Amino acid sequence: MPFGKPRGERADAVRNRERLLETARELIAEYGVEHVTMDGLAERAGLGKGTVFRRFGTRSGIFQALLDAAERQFQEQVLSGPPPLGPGADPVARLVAYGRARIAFLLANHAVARAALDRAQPIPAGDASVSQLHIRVLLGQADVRMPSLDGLSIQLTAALEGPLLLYLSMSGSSVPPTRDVDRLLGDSWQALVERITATP
Amino acid sequence: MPFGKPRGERADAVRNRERLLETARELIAEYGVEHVTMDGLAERAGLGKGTVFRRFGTRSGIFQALLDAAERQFQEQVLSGPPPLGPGADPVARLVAYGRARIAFLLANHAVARAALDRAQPIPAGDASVSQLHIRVLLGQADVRMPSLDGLSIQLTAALEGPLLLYLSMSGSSVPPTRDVDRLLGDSWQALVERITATP
DNA sequence: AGCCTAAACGGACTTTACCCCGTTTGCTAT
DNA sequence: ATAGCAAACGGGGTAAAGTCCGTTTAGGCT
Repeated sequence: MPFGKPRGERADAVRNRERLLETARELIAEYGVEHVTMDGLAERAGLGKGTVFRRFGTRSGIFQALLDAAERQFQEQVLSGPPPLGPGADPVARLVAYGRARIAFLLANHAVARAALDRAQPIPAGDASVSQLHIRVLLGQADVRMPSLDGLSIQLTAALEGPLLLYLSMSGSSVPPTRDVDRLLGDSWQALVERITATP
Repeated sequence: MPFGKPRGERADAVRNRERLLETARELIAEYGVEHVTMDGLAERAGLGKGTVFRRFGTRSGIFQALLDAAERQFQEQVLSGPPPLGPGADPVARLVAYGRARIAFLLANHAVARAALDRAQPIPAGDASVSQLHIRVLLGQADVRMPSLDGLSIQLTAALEGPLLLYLSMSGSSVPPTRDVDRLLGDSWQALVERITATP
């Protein structure tokens, strides 16, 4: 049996990763996402620039890592939190709850999510596919009759994650309170889901 | 009456804009979007770097301009082309046709669209809002009964424009022929629209 | 304990987007 | 024509992302 252990990450590497992530969070809180620089991060963390790049590959890699951590926490709630977000409730109710929770999550993290985009890579992927899978499963449980559940789940996912981008794209100068957007998008999502899952 | 004419763009400026746009198209065709550099563009066009930035502000500005031109052409078809894409057909049929055409357009231009994103700005906006407005109008004509037509049109727009990103995010290495994606997304869109506009 | 190697580290170097400002040029009113 | 000026041009300068490679170190092995 070859490769019993591909020799995991070294202790100092792990330590430095944590340190960098934490420092990044500080810098974001202090100066805002777009003013976080690799040099600045390295210096504040007391490490070399080469180290930062070794750990995260690219600038957006840092934000991907950050987002990933937040994402994991979010999924935790979905997989084993209390209903209706967690398991145990009616599938349609869970879909609605999921959408609302997801919107709140995206609103809270949009700056980081945006910075996680990378011009050189296809697209970070990461979270959206998880979202899509969850939606797909719930749709199946809800017994929706449609030619292609896959296609529908792709579009619902987009309908869920996309509006935020559209919303931000148009706001420009005026920045209405997050609370309102949260509610508007949540209500729309609920209406959409209920209309689609309605049995004629 | 002040500002009779804010003194329009100078002739040489117009000429150079065209030239830069055309050169950009060449470079994209030759080396791919992500290898187009501002220096390279300026040199090939026989102009100074400063000029390029004066015209487009930022690197992504170039791609926004490029996309804008393509977009205008597309909207032309929608506003005064033959039905069902153009005016004259049943609203639901037009919605379906619009979605299919839009998907094809996005697939054809996704590389440029992606490059048009700008880390420093909210989001290019530009086209999506037009798309949304059109959808909004058609929904109104189709007499859909929903609490918020605005919310619905935002989400439908996202459902239309978003899947492409999701699709691209997951493909990674394998790149299935565009034709198939085109059809899959088109069919899904049609199913979604018909389900939503169906009168129970 | 001491050795050995793969992994991690650091920082100088390169590339590229973007800024600045002195110079040039198309327009318009005389 | 031509003078005046706002606008356009050019290219050197700066900052930040990303690369390279020589140096250091953790941690398994003898």
